[in-house]
Formats: sequence, C-alpha cells, structure tokens
Amino acid sequence: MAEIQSLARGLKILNLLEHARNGMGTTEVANQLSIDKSSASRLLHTLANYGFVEQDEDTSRYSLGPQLVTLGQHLLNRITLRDHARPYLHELVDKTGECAHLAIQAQKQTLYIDQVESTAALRVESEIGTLSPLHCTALGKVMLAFGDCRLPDEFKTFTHRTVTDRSTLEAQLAQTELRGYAIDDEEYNYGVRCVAAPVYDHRGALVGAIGISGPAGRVTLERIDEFGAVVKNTAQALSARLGFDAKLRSSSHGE
Amino acid sequence: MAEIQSLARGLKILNLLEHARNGMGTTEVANQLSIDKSSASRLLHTLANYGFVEQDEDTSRYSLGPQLVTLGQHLLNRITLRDHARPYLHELVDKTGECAHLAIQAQKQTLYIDQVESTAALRVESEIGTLSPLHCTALGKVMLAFGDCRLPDEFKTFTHRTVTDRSTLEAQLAQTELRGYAIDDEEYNYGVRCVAAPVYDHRGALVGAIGISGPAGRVTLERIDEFGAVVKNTAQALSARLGFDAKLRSSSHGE
DNA sequence: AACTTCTGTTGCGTATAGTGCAATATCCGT
DNA sequence: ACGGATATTGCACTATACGCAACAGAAGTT
Repeated sequence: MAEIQSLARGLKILNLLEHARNGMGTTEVANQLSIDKSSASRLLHTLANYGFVEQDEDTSRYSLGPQLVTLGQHLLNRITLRDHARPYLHELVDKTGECAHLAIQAQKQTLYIDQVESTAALRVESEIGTLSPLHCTALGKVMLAFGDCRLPDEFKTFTHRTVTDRSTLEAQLAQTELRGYAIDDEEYNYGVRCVAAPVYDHRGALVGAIGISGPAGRVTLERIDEFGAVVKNTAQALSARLGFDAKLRSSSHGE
Repeated sequence: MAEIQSLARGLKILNLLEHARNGMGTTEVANQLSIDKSSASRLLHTLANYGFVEQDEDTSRYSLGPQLVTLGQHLLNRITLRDHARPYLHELVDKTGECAHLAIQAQKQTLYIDQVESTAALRVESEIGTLSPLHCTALGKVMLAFGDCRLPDEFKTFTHRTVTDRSTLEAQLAQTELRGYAIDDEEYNYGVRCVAAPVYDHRGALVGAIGISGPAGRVTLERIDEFGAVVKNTAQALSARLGFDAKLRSSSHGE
C-alpha cells in the first residue's frame, strides 16, 4: 500500500529523536533521512505545532515533545493486561498445542485471569478466576522468582512432588531466575506439567505471568526446555507490547 | 509558517484517537477531520506502518499504537524534574516578584532542588541542596498533605509561630489538601512567608513541590490567597507538563 | 436468503501541496 | 570583524497527496 510520504517522514523523525540524547538540529535530521534541510525544517515545525516535538528556545534543537507522553500515558491506561495477553496466549497454544494461561498475583496467591484451550486437549477445565498457591505452580513460581514478595511461611502439600522444603524451593527459584522460566513438574496436579514466564509492564514491574500446562505424557521432561524457550519468548513479546524496555531490567548501564 | 498538511492530518488523527474508547473507523476519522475516506485510509495505513496506530484485525477499527508508549516512555526517562520545573519557577517569579523554589522529599525532610531568585529581592540566600523540616515549611507541608508518608513524631521549634501541636498541624494539613496549597506563616524563619503546591508525575504520584517565599511585608496575609492561586495553577501546569492527567487523582470514576 | 446500507480499500486524473535549490538570516568560535 | 556553522524563507517545478468514483465485504432489515 502506498505510504503518505510526508507523514512517514514526520514519523521517522520522531523515531530518530528517540535515540538523540540532547535533541537534534534541523540539518542533522535532514542528513539522517536524506532529505533537504528545508523539508526537515517544515516537518519539524508541523510536529512542534502539535506538541510532538519541541524546540529548545536557546539552541533551537528539537527533541521529543510532551504530546507523546500524553498519548502514551492515555494508551497505557486503556490497556488491560488481559486484552493484550490474549493473542499471545493463542500464539502459545498454536506453537505448543497445550492449554495457555495468564495469571497475576493477588492476595499472596496465583489468580488465573485468562485461559485459551488447545483444540486437541480439553482435559483441563477452565480455571479463570480461581486462586492457586504460589509455591507449586509454574505461574506462581514466576511471581516468587521475579516479583518482590517474600516466600510464604507454610507450604501446603498437594502431590508427592510438591516441594515443601524452603531451601529446595529457593534453589528452584534461583534456577528459575537464571533461565527465565519456571516449571511445575506435577507439583500441584498429578499428571500435569506447566511452564511459565514473567510479563513486565512499561515500568519494568512484574504484572503477571503466562504459561502453558498439559499432560505429563505430552509435556515431557525432555521437551520441557523447548517449551520453556517458547513461553519465555512469547512472554517477552507480550512485555514489549506493554511498553517494557528490556534495558530497564537486565542491567542499569544507562546513566 | 506553512504546515505540512498530510503530516498535520496524521497528528490530528492521533489526537482524535486519544479520546476514542474503542478506536475509530476510517469513515469516522474522515468525517471528524472533514477529509475523504480514502485520504483517511491512507494516512491510517501509514501511521500503522510505523506502529503509531494499530488496526484491529477483526473489526478493522484503528486505535493508538505501541510506538507511542515506547516514545513517551523514553521521553519520560530523559526528563529530569529540575529541568522541566525551571521555566515554571521563572513564571512564578515573574508573576509574584518573589523567590521561587523546587523541592522534593528526601529522608523525611524537604530537599531544595532548585531556586530562582527574584530580581528585586535578593535577601534569601541560595538554599539549593539544603534539607529543611517538613512540618514548618510550605514545601514540606505539601509533602505531608499530599504525599503518603505519615507525620514525624517530634516537631522541632524554630520560631514562636512554629506549630508543634500534632492535632493543630493535622487540621492545617486537612485545610491544605482542601485548598490545594500550603502556607508557612513565619514558622521556620522570622519574617518569611511561603506558599507551595504539589507537583505530580505522569503516574499521579507526588514528586515534589514548588512554591514562593518572600518577606512578610510583601507576602501579606491579605494577599496570600492570591499567591496561593498562582502557585497552585503553576504547579498544575508543571504537573501536566510531566504527563500528569488530572483525572488520575481527583476521583476514581473510570471503571 | 435476497435486499439495502453501512463499512474499508483501491485506481486514476488533477492540481494542490510538498519538495529541493538557492538566498537570507542568525548564531558561535576565533 | 570575520569565516563556518547553523535554521529559516522565497520560489519554481513536478512529484505527491488529494477527492471522486468504483469496488468489495460485512452487518443489519425485510
């Protein structure tokens, strides 16, 4: 489809300015886009008229304007985690063939917010709205490993696999943090394995987790790392979608 | 200066979409801007190509896109409160003729971040970087009234006007909250009155306060409400500048 | 199910609107 | 005061975005 050239150029300018620490001058912008100074000047003026960029009165250099904050903020307010997670849950189902879940942390427990069932396996009934423990579900372990709440005092037992020893669990969480996804190996329901990864919002705060769960016969221990990678990647894509910038978390190099 | 029409139209579309709860259709956009459907369609496509809007695959309606979040967020990271407050401090000086200050809360105290001196009165020396108590300065009272920290246990006395009685101070803070600005009536320094109002960031959190201070002879009790209104308005303008949406705080009607 | 009546997208001729060149104006460093 | 940067404005040209109209698809109506 044909692009509107001048609009596209304006938008390109905004993208350029994102990475310019101290703003950019007209000529600089023109060179980057291989357009004439005059065109750049006029485009910048138009952007400035609507508050998308602003010009420093002294240096006459341009940088991003407050309108972007306004629009971005409004947008974030509209976003409900659930709405945005849904396509990613579908993606998980498509790629793994298993049931996908979205959960957040509530009242020191795992609250299931959404579920997308795989067409093949309908053995797991809907768990939306239910609360589960943190220590024995993949989604809950994500909260523990990547969130900022401390471990509960008691660990209830559900299966013979449920980890109830504090130090063992802590070791699992450390491992979870390292590899970027959590595993529930029949620790909550017999015959069900789960894999989950963290979802961050635009501020870099943990807002929830997404993951898959399926019968141990299909979600085998051999394939679990493969599933883990898929879940992790999908969770990262969702986080990016929510405005999360990976740089926020990995390390704090930016001044 | 001549505006680039197509770019301006594109930006107008973004502004339109801000207030559209469930996005807008092509025709709707076209009508609002009094342009042809085809033009609207092409503009929207271009915006979509760069992630500034996105089209729902099912309904084919358009809404604001993730790129705005990205840009807005990047911009917020660059913002330092001080840089943005400075012109507003100048504005205060211009309008009141008194010295203007910016402060944040640090270590349960008032930390002066910036100061703009009035040309007329240079009797107050620079206080940038100094810490003052919360309970007897206008800036500090703003933190107490609008922030989320609780009252200290002890209230040191500085002048005979310093309020050291807990319930009296609480009454003052309640009044402060109601009228939107705080007053220091010679409670910290003899002969100096101050007026301050809260500054909020894009999340609606209190980030600091700005205010003016001047000799009691000029900042009279009769004129103090007049000064209060000016300070309050300026603080609100600064907050808006930081991306603060008044709706965030006033009341929580939104779903 | 055939019928409107909405949508959103595409082809195309036209002329407006944006472009690049060049001139001007303004600022900075020496 | 001068050279070498900037950013901005005038102007002629043609490329570009525009509106019209035709098309396709969805959603209601009868």
